Amino acid sequence: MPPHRFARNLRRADTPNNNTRFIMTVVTRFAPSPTGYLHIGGARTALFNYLYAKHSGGKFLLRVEDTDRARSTQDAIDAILEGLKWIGLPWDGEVVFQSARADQHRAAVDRLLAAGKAYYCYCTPEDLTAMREEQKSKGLSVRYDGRWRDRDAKDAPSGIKPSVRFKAPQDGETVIEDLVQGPVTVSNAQLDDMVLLRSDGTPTYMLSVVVDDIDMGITHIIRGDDHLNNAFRQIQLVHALGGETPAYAHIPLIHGADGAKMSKRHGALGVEAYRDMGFLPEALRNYLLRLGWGHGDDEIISDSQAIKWFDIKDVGRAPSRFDVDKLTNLNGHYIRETEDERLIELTSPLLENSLGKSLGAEGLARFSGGLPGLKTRAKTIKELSESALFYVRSRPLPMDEKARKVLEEDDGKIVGAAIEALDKATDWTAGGLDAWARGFAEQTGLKLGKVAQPLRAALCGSTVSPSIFEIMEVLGKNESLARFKDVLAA
RNA sequence: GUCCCCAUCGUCUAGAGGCCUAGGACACCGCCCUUUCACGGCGGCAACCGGGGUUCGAAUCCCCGUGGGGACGCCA
Repeated sequence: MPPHRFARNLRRADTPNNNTRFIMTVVTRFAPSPTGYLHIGGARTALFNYLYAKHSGGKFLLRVEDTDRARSTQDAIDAILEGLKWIGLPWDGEVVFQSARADQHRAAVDRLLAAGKAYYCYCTPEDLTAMREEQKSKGLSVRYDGRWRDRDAKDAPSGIKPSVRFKAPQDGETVIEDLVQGPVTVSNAQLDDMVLLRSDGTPTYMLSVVVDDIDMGITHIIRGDDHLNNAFRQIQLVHALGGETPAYAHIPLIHGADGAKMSKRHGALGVEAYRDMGFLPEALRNYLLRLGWGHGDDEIISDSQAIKWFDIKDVGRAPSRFDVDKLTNLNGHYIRETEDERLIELTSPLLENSLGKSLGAEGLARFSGGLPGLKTRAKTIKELSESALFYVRSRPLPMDEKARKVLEEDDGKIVGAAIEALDKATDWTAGGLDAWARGFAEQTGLKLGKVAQPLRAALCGSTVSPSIFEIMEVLGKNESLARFKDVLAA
């Protein structure tokens, strides 16, 4: 790869001491393979890439690694793109599809072949399986033994389509100066000759990443540390292709609550699953950011603070466990911070879904009127919608177990008295109703709680709710009294 | 099996040799506020994996052990 290729990543900059020199513009990328949705670990990798690029005034690119046509699907591609949009990580420029770059990948192999840095391997899958079996049985490490590395082309068996393998250096060692893991050294004897081109002529992942990263001018490769081992081979390939070695940052994987590798069972769901559970994208971003990274005692971190503070070298080396409770807590915080209009927009569809019909003007008015009292109590959008249901439900309301019990005990006494007294009420405001209830409690010698609970049950079919006076104000006199009467009639 | 990585409260983390009697957050438990439930406030429980070094001094540096994790495909 000619050096001028990197020229676009250079810009002039004045250093503080006024020396003009060239500095590199950071270019990161997120490179998911579209074999499923954008899972939570991938989302964090994307977040870190995004943050680091923005922190450095650079670019964050997106490349879809769809070289495995058999497993890549359009649905998965859509899910990943949608997921990134939803969680709020916009990429720069056009999406690069790896499958569209097969010609460049093959051209790179041609150059390698011409330079004697790659060779044809005529092993069949059966040969390789047999080789591995044998190595395993002898207790040797399992790797390609290089049997076609130095063989003459005229030894090639006829009728077998060869794959192309990389002629990796066999002596010495390869070192990665990893931004997260520190210097990591591996003996080249540990690394075997990887396949570059499959026997059907299609490029492998190992080849494609390296060629694409070079061509896309990627300066920083930030990815899960399950790729750390690959990085050694990739570095060798970069060298063989004459590319500039990028900086690597291998971030630890996220584990499930039980410490084992993340699986679907414990949270490795697609981000859309979290959306459906009622999480806000900013809560997820904040939570994911704090997994493996911290900034002093800060917990609530805005996007601009994240960009200002985030540095890849501050990412920890230990894997962290996914904790839904903390995510939920953070989500509750962000719900309280969210302006009502957005909450209404997010919650109305859920409400209409449980209602089986449109909210209507009245439903909407009640919902938004009750929202201030509702939003401090909900930790997810789903909870918010559940807690708001009683506002918009049509009478008579279903009663839950506890509400039924409270009303049974009351036996219509307090509810009846409320109907009688409130029918004449002229001040139908939370304050006025509160005053009435206090007066009523004093008269009857009952505790305010005793008075409030049956009314609450009648009003919302539950023993848990926001202030009943607030509820009555939002519901209005007619609806409130009607709900009381429903209870007596039942 | 081989190679690589990691190790502070249950969990996420702060901590770059003396500021550590180890800080914050979530969860949990009390108390306060209060018509219920939340929110909020105050308080509590709770950790440097073990063993050796280095040093006047180690959670911080080194070694060993142990325990976790990851990688060893013509998958990505």
